[in-house]
Amino acid sequence: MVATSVTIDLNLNPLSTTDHDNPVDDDIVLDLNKKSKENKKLKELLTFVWDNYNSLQTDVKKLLQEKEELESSPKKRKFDDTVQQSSWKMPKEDLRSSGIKRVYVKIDPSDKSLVVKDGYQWRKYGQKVTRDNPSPRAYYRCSFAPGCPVKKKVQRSVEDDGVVIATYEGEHNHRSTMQEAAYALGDDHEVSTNRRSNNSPKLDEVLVEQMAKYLCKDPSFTSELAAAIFAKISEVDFLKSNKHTIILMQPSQNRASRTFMDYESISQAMDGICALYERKLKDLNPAMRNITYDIQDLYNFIDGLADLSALVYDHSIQAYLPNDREWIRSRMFHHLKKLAH
DNA sequence: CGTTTTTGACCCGCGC
DNA sequence: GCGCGGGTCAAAAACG
Ligand SMILES: [Zn+2]
Repeated sequence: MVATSVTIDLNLNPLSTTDHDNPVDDDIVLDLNKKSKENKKLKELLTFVWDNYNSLQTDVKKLLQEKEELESSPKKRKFDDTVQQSSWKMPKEDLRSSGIKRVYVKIDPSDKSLVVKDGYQWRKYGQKVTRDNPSPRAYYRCSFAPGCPVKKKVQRSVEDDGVVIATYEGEHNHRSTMQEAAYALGDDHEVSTNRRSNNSPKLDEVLVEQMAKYLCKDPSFTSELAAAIFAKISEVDFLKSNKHTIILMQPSQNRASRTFMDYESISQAMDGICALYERKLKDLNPAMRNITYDIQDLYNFIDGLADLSALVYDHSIQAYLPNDREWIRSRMFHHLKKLAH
C-alpha cells in the first residue's frame, strides 16, 4: 500500500512539472495507478508461482532419485560411475539426506549457453570434459551473497540434447531474488508466506505423491516432469525478464500534444517508436509505396520531438526509473543492431 | 573499472 | 608411485 503511492510519486515528479488540471496528466496518474496495482498483483502471482515451483522442484528431485535407484539395480550403473567425486561424492543411499539435489531441465537443444534460470546468480569457476558424455560439464558457485557456499554442476544429458542436468550442493546463505521481492512488498509478505507454509506444502506433497504413483508407470516419466518444470521456468522467466516500459512524449511545443504509450518490454517500446516514426513518414508522403529510413533519420525524429522520456520498470527496486532522450537513442541503436544481427 | 568467463595448471582420491 | 577421472584455482581475457 505504502509502496504503491511512493512509487508513483517518485516517478511522476520529474515529469509533471506544474499544473494538475491537465487532463493528460490525470490520465497518466490514473494509468500509473492502474499499472501499479497490476504490477503488485503480478508480483504476488509471481511469488506464488515461484514458491510453488521451488517446492515442486524439491519433490521432483526426490522422485527422480528414487527412479534412478529403481532403474540402476539391474544393470544401469551409468550414473554411478560418472557423477560423483570429492565433496559431491556420496553413496547414493545418502544422497537424499545430504544437501545434494539433481534437477532435470528441458531446454532448447540449439541453445548453447546451458544457462538454467533458477533465480540465483552464479559465477562459473570451471569446465571439464567428462568420460562418457560429449558435452562438457560446467561448475558454478553462487555469487549472489558473499560467502554463499552453494555450488552447482550443469551438463547436457547424454541421451537427450534437449535436457540439461543440474546438480546442486549446499544451502543458500540468503534469500533468492524472488523471496527478496516478496519481502520488499512489505505488508502482504507475511500473509503469503504464512499461507504457504501452513497449508500448501502438505497439499503439494499429497498431490505429488499421487502424481508419482500414476506417472511412474509412464515410460516418458522423466521428460514429462522435465517439461513441466521447464514450463514453470519459462513462465517465471517471462514475467521476470520483460521490463514494463512507458514512453512519454510531447511531439510539438503545445503541451496538449503530450501523450504516452506503454509496452511490455524495452524492445517492444523501441519497436513502438519505430512504428510511430514510420506512421509519420507515411502521413507525410502518402504516395510512397514503401518507405525506408536509416538510424540517423530516426535520431532526427527523436531529437525533433519537444520532449521525450521513458519510464522503465526495475524489478529489483519495485519502481519505474526515468530515462532521458540520450538513453532512448542508445537503446534504439542496440535494438536496431540486434534486429540486423 | 568491477565482475564474470575462459582455460590450463594443479590437486586429490582411487585402483593398480 | 603412476595414471586417470574429476573438482578447483587463478591469471588472463572478455564483458558490460
Ligand atoms: Zn546463494
